[in-house]
Amino acid sequence: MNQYTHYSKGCATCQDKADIFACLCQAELDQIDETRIEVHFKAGELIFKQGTPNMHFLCLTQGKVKTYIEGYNNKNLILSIVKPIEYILGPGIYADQMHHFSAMAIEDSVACLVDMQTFKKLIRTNPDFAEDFLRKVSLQSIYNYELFISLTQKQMPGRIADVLLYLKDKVYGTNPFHTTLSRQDLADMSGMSKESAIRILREFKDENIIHVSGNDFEILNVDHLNKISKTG
Amino acid sequence: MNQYTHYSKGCATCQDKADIFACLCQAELDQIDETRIEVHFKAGELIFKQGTPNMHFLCLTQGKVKTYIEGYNNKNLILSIVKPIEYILGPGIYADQMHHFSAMAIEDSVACLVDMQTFKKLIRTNPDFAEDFLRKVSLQSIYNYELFISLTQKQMPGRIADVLLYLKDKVYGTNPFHTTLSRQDLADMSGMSKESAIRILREFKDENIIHVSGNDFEILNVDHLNKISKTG
DNA sequence: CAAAGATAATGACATATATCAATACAACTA
DNA sequence: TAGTTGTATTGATATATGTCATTATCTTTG
Repeated sequence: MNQYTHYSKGCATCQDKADIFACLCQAELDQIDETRIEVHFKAGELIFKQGTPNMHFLCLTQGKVKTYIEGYNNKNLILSIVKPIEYILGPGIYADQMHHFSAMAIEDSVACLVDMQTFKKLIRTNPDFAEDFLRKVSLQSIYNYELFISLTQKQMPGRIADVLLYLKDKVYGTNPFHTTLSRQDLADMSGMSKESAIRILREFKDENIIHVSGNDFEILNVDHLNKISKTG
Repeated sequence: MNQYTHYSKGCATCQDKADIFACLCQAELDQIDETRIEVHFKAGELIFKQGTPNMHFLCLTQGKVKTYIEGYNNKNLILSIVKPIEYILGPGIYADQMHHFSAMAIEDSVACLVDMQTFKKLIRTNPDFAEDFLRKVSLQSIYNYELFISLTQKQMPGRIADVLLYLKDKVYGTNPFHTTLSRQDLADMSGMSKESAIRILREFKDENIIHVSGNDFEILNVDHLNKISKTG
């Protein structure tokens, strides 16, 4: 046990484990436990970086994490905001063993790292686990298609509307919500410059669709925002 | 055997089966064979439509197929051009049993349809098959990330360059290549209007980067096109 | 508390891209 | 062959969006 490791409890009794592990028996959970490392990240810390070897399955138990592709000209595209209890597993695991996006804590966070070999072994030996995993991968893929359409076929107001609704529904789950995402992050989620993102937010504010004060957001007119999302 | 069905041969001896089936034994291939249907599509025919139930694994043995998301305002986004011998399997199979994109033959095509239950059963019973499938899904996912960056962070010349290189390297595999894709299709692959796509093609032509005559394309300066792809 | 540094907001301007309208061209069809 | 239809091309114009410069606001730190 080193400074980075914190064996709070075993996987079998853990209340914070990802739902994908529900189908695992005691012995299987023990296997995971053996190679498991619990790590604490401070807000702003890089968890893993695009282009580096991908050796672990990561399960987030506390905090929030942004995953993003590092593109050209120092521009990032945020793919998702991960919250507890969800996991992060890139496609590299079954391809080139590399990370194809980066992950950064946007709040103080705690994550369990599980050795990739253990994970892969369970996929091979437990069909329920494999199927659950495929289900997760598929849902992620479906979400990506929605993201494609939002980013490529909607104009800026529609894209910002999508981001606000995503934060409300999928990330924070409350209507007045506080976020630690910067304006630049909001821009990186909607594929535009931060100036443009700010401008659209101001327009929504002027039209009383949202209320914004610093990083506190409240969606005042959800129907209108939904409409803007639909009409692009 | 009806008019749509053409039992040319069994899966076990088939030379045109997707590489993912390589790990299956005779008995497993026979299972697939039992529910297998071979269908011929004419160019322009819809193979399946977004929003309809997804009941089959589809393996393309002849021809070419475009898969595309139907977005807003009758705008489509082409995700990929599928050639033999590759398969098409949407994420709906492990989620909501629905198609999340449409598929249309762009050449006269032949496909084998395999019942989804049979497919899922093999995923559960043969770990090699499951792992191979996960590998394929992962590669697809990695490609999608590249597409994200191309579509959201590159300007029109960069996006058209990506499309031309994709057609040359991944679809036709030859340098002077003939395509059955319309200008509208090229636009739908690069997320722009067809007028814009045509204009960029003309610019490339004027700069002697490519030669275009109707639907015959030749990339004269691959390096330059790669550079345009990189610099956005 | 003041200074410094980061982030946010705003305005003026440049430019990338879409839209619209007109024409050209090719491929069918009567 | 003429006519008809769909696709491709081009030009003029409108608009969405990015860039740059400036100021404002907040946060950290000495």
